[in-house]
Amino acid sequence: MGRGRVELKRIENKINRQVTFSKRRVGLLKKAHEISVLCDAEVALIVFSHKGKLFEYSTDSSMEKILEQYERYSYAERQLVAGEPDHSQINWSVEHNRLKARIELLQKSHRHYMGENLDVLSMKELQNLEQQIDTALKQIRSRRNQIMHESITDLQRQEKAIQDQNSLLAKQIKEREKAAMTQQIQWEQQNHGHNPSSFLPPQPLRPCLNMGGLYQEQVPEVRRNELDLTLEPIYMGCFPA
Amino acid sequence: MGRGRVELKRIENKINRQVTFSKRRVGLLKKAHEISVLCDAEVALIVFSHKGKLFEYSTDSSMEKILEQYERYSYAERQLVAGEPDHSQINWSVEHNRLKARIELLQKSHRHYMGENLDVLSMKELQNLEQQIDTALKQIRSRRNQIMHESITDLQRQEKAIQDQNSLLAKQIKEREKAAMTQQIQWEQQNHGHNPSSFLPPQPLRPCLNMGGLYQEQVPEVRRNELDLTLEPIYMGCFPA
DNA sequence: AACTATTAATAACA
DNA sequence: TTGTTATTAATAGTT
Repeated sequence: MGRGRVELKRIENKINRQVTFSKRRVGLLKKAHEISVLCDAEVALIVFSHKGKLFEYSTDSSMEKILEQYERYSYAERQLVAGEPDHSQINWSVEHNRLKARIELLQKSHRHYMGENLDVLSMKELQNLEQQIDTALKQIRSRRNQIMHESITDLQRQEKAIQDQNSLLAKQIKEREKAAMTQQIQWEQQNHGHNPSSFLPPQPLRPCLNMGGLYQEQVPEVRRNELDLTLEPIYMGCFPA
Repeated sequence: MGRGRVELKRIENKINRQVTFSKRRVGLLKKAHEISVLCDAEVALIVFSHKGKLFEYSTDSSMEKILEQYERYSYAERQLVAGEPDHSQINWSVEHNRLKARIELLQKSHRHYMGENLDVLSMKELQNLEQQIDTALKQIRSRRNQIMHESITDLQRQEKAIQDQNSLLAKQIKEREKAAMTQQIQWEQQNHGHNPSSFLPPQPLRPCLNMGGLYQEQVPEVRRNELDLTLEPIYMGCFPA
């Protein structure tokens, strides 16, 4: 709008650029204000001129609040400038104040997330917070369920492995028993007349299942899972793996 | 621009407001981009819709950088006021690192409260978090209810006041009517024989209630409450005060 | 800073 | 929501 269209590129003429900046800046702030009032929206607008001068507009709820709300939303990590080479050149005092202010902001926000200090919030802010927290809660519960399922699946896997192990051991023991029996019979046939009842088979022949013996090193150490359930050989019929 | 001018006040029609918001939002972002390119300025624009949805624009140097620049700018001002004692004696480097670590911690925690980055939490930590947030949510809802009740009580009080005012006005009008009537009769008795039907009582005798007239200064300005309900003279029978 | 000739934005309508 | 159109608002170039 204006005499002749304008292409969207940096205005090279310095004077022109400055004038256009002034005019459009006013227009922009005005429009920001208008949408804020007409549509009941919260607007924060920050403009730095080419030379670094600041111009700003914010809906009455104040810049601080809106920025805080913004931080709540897009929490893209604001890495605090990796690498501080020129320690001597930093204005420590300014930097320090900035960090302290930031911490204050975070703490304030945090308190709200803890349900504290709610008196300072408006109705709308409360509603936003509530919705935000509600969403978070859902995500947390979903994550917890996920972990539980994983743990249970894990337990079932372990149980299966142990049962297999048990069967294997039982089978091996039975075989040995049989072998021992055969040997015993051969023994008795060779030494007939001696008291057969005094005989006891050698060590590993008791028919009960023994997990702590020969094959222990094949059963991997039972990993403590997140649920911290002590591992009991109970079949958990729910939750399909 | 558009068919008919528009006055700068909240658009009450919800649909209309929504449509206008969409359109003007696009326009605003576009203009922000234009001034940014044409005039080589840094722009950060944050818009929250009425319902809390976020829209943003920022010059390519990124929102975070501009916000940081803004904070630096505005905290530089704050710094001129708050005098820090013994600047020279503080080990800035250590202090700085301490603050940075603290911020990182807060941010991490904050992310968890937003339901993000939950993978790093153990089961027990998750449960703690869940309980914490659940409590917070209850408090927030309680606070919200409180505000709503207060708002409603407020409205009822206002309504009562207005009704009282109305009764008073009605009474006063009736009295004047009576007085005027009496006077009229006296008139007629004095001027008997003249046409009585041509007489009309003076100004304030219309029997309808008039709130905007004589006693307006006694009706206090209707305070906009947090609920932003436009005050309608409807009796709200629920919620005992 | 003002002043227009133009273009751009947009309110109402579909 | 998206598109169209009649109007108003913004503004580029000029004074």
